[in-house]
Amino acid sequence: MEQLTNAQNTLLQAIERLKRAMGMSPTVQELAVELGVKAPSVFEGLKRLEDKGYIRRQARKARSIEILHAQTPDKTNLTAVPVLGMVAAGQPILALESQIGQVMVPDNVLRGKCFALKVQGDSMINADIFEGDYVVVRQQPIAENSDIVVAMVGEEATVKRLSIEGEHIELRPENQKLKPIIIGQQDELKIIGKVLHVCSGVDTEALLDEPPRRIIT
Amino acid sequence: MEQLTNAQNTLLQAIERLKRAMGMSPTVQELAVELGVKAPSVFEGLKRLEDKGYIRRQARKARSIEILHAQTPDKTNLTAVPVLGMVAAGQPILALESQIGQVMVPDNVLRGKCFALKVQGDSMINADIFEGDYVVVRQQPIAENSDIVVAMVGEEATVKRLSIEGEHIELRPENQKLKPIIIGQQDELKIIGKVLHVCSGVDTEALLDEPPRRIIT
DNA sequence: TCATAAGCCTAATTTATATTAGGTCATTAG
DNA sequence: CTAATGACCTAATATAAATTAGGCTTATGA
Repeated sequence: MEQLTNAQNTLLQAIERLKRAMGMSPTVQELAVELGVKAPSVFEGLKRLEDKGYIRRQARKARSIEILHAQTPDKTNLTAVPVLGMVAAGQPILALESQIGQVMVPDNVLRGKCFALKVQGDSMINADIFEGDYVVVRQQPIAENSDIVVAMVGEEATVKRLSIEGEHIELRPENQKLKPIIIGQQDELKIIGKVLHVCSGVDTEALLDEPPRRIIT
Repeated sequence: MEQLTNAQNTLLQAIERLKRAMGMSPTVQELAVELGVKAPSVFEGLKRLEDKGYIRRQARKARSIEILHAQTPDKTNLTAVPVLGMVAAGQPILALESQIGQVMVPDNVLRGKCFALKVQGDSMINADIFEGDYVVVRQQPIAENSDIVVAMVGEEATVKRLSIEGEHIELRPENQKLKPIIIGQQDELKIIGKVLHVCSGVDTEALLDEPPRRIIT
């Protein structure tokens, strides 16, 4: 894989950053603003990144940048964790499927039996959990005050911060715009697990493109 | 949450479908093509979905649809496959018992007579097969070069990748730390089946079936 | 029955986004 | 030294995408 120049590397990282922050690929102009240059310069840079095989895009299509080889690989030992579905950080949803992909997670954060869920919605932005990120969850039925948990209230699941003050229990979003869920005595609260780690939604994209299954020829 | 009309529901599902298929939010025109209507009709529909709080978007921005309240909780048809025992991905072992459990597998990966085995050992980590996972195996006596197979060499069984180069046959672990098994002329190699699919060892059903519990601080 | 809303259309317009053309400057390999 | 390349620019253009305007049909509740 061909070496990147400094500017190209900066560009690639900016793509990753914006993509993560916005939940979608940035436009050429958005990148230009981000980098403090003009759009055609970004455009040139994109062509070079594409030539070198780091990204792919569809000509003339808005927001069509796909990252093929993410920069910034982690240095610690990585372990694969299966991605088992989606969970909402906004409206309650939990969709468990069989394994839909995997994320690589530094060994040192893993404890017990872990799996990952892809996050939808924006209720945890203050905890740096963004749309498209993956939360790595340790499967456990109990949790402590101020843990970030995946929990079900009745039939609905969500990612929230758990708040316990005596008998008063709340699930709080980390986003001022949204309201906490207050758990009454009769509400059924089930903790599915505790969030141990968050993976950026960008750098694992390549992995997800290859489904973890092998079919007979 | 307000009820959706038929057309609105169709639209919302189309958004989800395209989003998944393309890895990005669709444009109004792409949705129009998908649904066989014209762009302004889609545009109207989007306004209604937004009013009802199902999606959010940024005015005049391409591909800015965000789904707030997903409709279709992804559902491929799942079929139960019996788990018949354990197999080692490291040292050779094969313990066939009667059915010890079952795993749910997407229909579309199944071919022929299938069963599942629980994996021990770590020799296939490069192929995303981990300790505790289940391999779904199609029972068949032959296999092709580069298939992942469950095979017996003499009395010992294992999961490995099959490599055939002319007369030279090897069973290769997908883990640099371990060595291939080379099959000599006089060794008895029996292919038990080919691995079609891998299921994560985390039991997704159990996650949801556990009774609710109160929290320990 | 009449008003209203959903759902669709065509045609046109506006805005966003991508792309081209043609240049400057600095760095670097030959 | 010179040619090539990368990294930037301005100005303009081309295309994609979103949006508006105005109208047609059908179903439905008042």
